[in-house]
Amino acid sequence: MARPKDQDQQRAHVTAAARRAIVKHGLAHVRIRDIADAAGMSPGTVTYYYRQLDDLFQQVYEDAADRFHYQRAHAVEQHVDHASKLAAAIDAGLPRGADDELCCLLYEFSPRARRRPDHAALRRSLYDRQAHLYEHLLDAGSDEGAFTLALPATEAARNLVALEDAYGYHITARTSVTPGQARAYLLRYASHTTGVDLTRVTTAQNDSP
Amino acid sequence: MARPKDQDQQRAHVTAAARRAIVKHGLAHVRIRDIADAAGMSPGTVTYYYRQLDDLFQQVYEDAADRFHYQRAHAVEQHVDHASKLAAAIDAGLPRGADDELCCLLYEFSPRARRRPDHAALRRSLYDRQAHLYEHLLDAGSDEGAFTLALPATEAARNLVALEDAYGYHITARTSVTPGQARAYLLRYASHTTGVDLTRVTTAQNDSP
Amino acid sequence: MARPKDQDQQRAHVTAAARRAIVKHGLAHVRIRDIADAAGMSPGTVTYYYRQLDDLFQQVYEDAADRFHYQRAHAVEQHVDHASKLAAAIDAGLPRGADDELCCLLYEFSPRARRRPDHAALRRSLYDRQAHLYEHLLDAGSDEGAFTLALPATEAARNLVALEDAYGYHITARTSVTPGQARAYLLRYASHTTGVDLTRVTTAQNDSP
Amino acid sequence: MARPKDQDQQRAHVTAAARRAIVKHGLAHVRIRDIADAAGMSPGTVTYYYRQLDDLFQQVYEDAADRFHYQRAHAVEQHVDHASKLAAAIDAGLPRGADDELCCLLYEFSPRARRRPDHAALRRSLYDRQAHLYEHLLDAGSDEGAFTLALPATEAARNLVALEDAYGYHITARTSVTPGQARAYLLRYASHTTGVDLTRVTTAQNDSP
DNA sequence: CATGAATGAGCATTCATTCAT
DNA sequence: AATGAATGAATGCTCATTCAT
Repeated sequence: MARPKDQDQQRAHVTAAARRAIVKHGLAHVRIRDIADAAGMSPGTVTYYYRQLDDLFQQVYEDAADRFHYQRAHAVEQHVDHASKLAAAIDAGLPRGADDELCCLLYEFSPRARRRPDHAALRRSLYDRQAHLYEHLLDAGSDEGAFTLALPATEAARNLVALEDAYGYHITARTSVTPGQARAYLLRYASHTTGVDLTRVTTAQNDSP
Repeated sequence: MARPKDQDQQRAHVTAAARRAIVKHGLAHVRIRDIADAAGMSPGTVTYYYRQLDDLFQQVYEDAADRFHYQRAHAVEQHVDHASKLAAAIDAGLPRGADDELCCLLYEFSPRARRRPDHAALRRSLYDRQAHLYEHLLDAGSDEGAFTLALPATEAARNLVALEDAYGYHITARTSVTPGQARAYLLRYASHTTGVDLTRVTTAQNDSP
Repeated sequence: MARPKDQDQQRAHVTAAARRAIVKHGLAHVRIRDIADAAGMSPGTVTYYYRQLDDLFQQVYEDAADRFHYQRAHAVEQHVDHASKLAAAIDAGLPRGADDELCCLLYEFSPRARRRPDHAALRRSLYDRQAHLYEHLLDAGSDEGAFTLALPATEAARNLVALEDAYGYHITARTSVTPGQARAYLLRYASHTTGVDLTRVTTAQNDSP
Repeated sequence: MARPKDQDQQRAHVTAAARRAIVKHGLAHVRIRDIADAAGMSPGTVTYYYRQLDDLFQQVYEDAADRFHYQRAHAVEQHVDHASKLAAAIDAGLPRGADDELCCLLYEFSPRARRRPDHAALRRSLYDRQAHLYEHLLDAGSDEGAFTLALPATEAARNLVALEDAYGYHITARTSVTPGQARAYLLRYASHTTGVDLTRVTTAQNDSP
């Protein structure tokens, strides 16, 4: 039990537990005890790895933002044609369902940005990365003649991110919008933007027929 | 002896103070003391009017959602032609700036919906009211030949709400998007939707020539 | 029980309890719970009156230093002739026994001065007041011909304070010196200083025959 | 396998580190981590050598008291004439300055004696050794006609120790008394005691002309 | 021999809530 | 109606101590 494991591994174990605990209890109410329970540790061990609870939260957010972005970039890379890439980006940007851990997590942190400039910087970084991803896809498709852009790539990209942020929230909050609707709305907007009917593009993980 | 009018007035005074206190300290960290300070009362008096702190928060959210919606409906009514109405709706839907009290307040409550079904219902109600407002404007404009809709009114309306929710968040969080950009993106999307160039519509509070 | 008493009175009640608790458990080990127990309060009430435990300690020390000084000045005033005043000063400066609350208290705080400049200032103030008390007694006796000083009043006064500080410590620490010995040593030193045999002066609280 | 010499050396290394750490942080606040840092060890290693923290403190105090006494006895031995010995004893009894490690250390422990009989015994032992040192010096000087004692050697010796304890405290606490003043007061008192003007005796470390 | 990972008891502090006035 | 004194539960954090390696 007390076998000295790799410090980094243990810290990663704690952040993973914190992720689950925050999604379960909410960032505003999660206690060290909840994280310890999720990690199968004693509360003392959690503070042993993260002296200040807030440092842990910060780490969790950074990790989540990175994971969200790279997971999405990875999903895009699985495809070769421009339309499929774009559709894959949309699919990877929306929560899989109301319990999508990463998305729920990001929404839990959303009120922090207004009061904490350092958090606002992280949030902006995530937004910019998402927007650039779309922008590159649009530009690439346009350059190669696959897309005919109805509006500047930057603006379209930002709108796509905004739409998925907003619809993603409603999916995790279980309010009005279903994942299917959200996906349809986004694909339709992307279709308008690119001049290509993306609603017919396969939703599968890859392009294989 | 008990004058219900005073009671109501005092309760309204408390919710107004709570609004300010939540925006200032954040919903996750605001204390009864903060609300009492904002109201110029003692903490005991706050609990005297709202036995359970959570009842107060619920009330604050309901009020805020109502105010947001009616303020917007009112802004729309100041105009007569369809394009101006639509532009006014967009203007009234975006935060005036990073410190827009009502908008900040609504974003503070956003993580609650996922965990509290009663709150999710309120959030859904707000979303639906906003969407219907846009939908009615689009339908009315379409019916009277002012607009030529590029997509179904319901879908366009939902997209407009989504865009303003997302861009509104970035404005209050002081991340990437400025109020001017957000407004431009929304007007451009609305223009595409309606076939009318809304970017030239006056931004003034009313239509008076 | 919840009768709202005078705030100042309650704070004084807390400091009195803290005094007892510190003497009983030691400044280094006393807990809020100990103070609350001594005061017949809940721990929450102690922190209600003193937000920071350290503020309470500071207050306790200031009070103790003041009490020590004024109690002594008062004892001196009960006498009229110079020799009796001096003897009374000595008597009031030494602990009554190993459990003398005020003296024990002052010794508990002694290590603080080295690390806390603000505490050092208080300690210096106490020392100076004690030295001045002796100095005035010596000067007054000398001026009126009652004493023939063997050394400058300032130096003699400081030595008297030093002797009583050191012997007082040994009395409270129950080490080598008894109250009787300490008193005898101090009176003998004062006799040498003044040229008057103070060992024969009554030890009674006042001069009444 | 177990080399007791290394053990002893390491334990001495720990006590030396503890000495520094206690002076730096105060006995009431020093943590094992502080001692480990001062020793260049891990906290676990400190407890490896001293299973109970309190045993370490006890050891530190005993060492400090012994060092203080022997250092002083050694200083006295460097001199041959009685007056110089006495002056050397006084010099070695006062802190060199506000940061004199050994003296600071002894004052840090002073509140412990009242609550711990075992510590009181150590404190008494130190006091007695100091007093006997002075007493022997006075008696020897008196026996050989160098001193003419104004009061019994025992009493004078105790007063000298008391004065240096008290003034030493004020020096380390940086309150009212400077090292120079303290030295002058003690030498003047010793002069009165012995009938010899010690203020003219060299302050040098030894008698060499 | 030495380490540092892991623990859990201990504690100050915060704060919603109660209630006598 | 309104207050603020008093409480005690909740909780983050500290830190001595244990122990596997």
